[in-house]
Amino acid sequence: MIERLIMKKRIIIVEDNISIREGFRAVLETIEKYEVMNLYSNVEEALEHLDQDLPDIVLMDIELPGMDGIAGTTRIKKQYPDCIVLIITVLEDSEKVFRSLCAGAGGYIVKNSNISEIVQNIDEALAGGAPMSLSIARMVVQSFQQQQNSPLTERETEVLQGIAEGKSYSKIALDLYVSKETIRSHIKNIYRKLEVSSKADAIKVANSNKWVTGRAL
Amino acid sequence: MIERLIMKKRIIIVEDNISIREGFRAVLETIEKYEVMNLYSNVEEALEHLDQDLPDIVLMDIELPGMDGIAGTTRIKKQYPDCIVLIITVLEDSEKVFRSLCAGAGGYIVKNSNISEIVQNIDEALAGGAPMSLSIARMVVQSFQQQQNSPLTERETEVLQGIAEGKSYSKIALDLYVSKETIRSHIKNIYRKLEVSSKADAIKVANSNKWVTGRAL
DNA sequence: TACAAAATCCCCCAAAATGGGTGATTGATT
DNA sequence: AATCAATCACCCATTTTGGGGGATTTTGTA
Repeated sequence: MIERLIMKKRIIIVEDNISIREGFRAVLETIEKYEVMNLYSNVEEALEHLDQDLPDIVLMDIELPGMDGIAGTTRIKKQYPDCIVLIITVLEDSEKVFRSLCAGAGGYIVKNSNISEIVQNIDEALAGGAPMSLSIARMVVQSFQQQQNSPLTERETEVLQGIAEGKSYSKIALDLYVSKETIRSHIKNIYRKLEVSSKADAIKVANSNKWVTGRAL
Repeated sequence: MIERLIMKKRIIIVEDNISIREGFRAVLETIEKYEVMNLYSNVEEALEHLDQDLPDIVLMDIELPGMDGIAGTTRIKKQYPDCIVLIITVLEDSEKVFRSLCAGAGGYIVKNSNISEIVQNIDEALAGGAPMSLSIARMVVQSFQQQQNSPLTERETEVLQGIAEGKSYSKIALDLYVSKETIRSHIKNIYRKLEVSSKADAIKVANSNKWVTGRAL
């Protein structure tokens, strides 16, 4: 029989809890297509050995002593954009989920998964998918809704949206078919309502309250 | 035995395909806790009868003659923010999914679902969930990643990010601990690389290519 | 119908920001 | 040696911005 020449997928694990860390290692070592390169208890150590480990997959805990998993994900993706970082997690904190996805996390693995789930998740990630529980996906999706309660009128929101897109008063006026002075008038009201006195501050307030769509579509 | 006083959930369906429309109706009418108020083949008609129908749930097709389901969702959510709009869909177009979620869609129902799936999805939505297939959830999540291939350097990206947040050159300079002239210099390079000559255009280009994080975090 | 809120427009003014030039220096990386 | 990235400087004209004062019309609702 011919030996199959498969390239094993290189994996490292960054997790401070020794039982979870060793648990994952034990599981992954039973799978022949995976090779666990190294285990680390913090991000700093893992970063130092990145160029030796050259991982295809990083299993990363989110809460770690020192640099946390989100910052770690950012660093790793900066050095090796093709490396897939999967976050190991127990409970989901909406804000952390959101930020880790922005940092470039490729998916989520639940800490108490069984072997087949873990393998399935990793394979899915390697195939270009974004493994995660439905509850996490929902969390992300819901971050798109739930704006509401804006003190601004519809028109004012339109104007502020223009500001958030970097347009000048004149440009906004053109786009909304009104005079530049009208825009100025709206801006004054917006500043008064939001208690700010500059574009940047207005954007910050409106953005954090989701009164404008962050992403330009 | 005492009659249970349950408030039936009021549902309307907006779908131009008559067999799908009637199919959904047939399914939903077998469930006692639902009441199908009306069926419409376009958004315009549905909007006209909103204040009579007062739906708790709207099942909305995304491709419709006249106003499409996304614009329809926006209108309905504007009038009745608590009304839950579920998109009925066959195949998923990443852009449409994204836009309908931004419009306030509460979830997705696959057109060829069976009864129990449909009921489950609607109940989930009513319970505050965001029902959708894993593939759609992934699509949304992936919209957070896949930036890459930016012609801008790291520093230039930082500067552009500042611009996208509405900061002035001076403010960006302060935040990055460099001179205002340095920022100006970076801006000039950014404009040259992106072939633009204004803040608004630079933001637009960078945003559509996801070279900056749209949402301020 | 009468009132309030929203949307529209106008003028003045001074300070700040912007965009386009044309440079220069330093430190990496190749 | 050559290139690129990042840093800083000075000139200039134009535009933008923010704050002040108003005014008018439309709209929704009490």
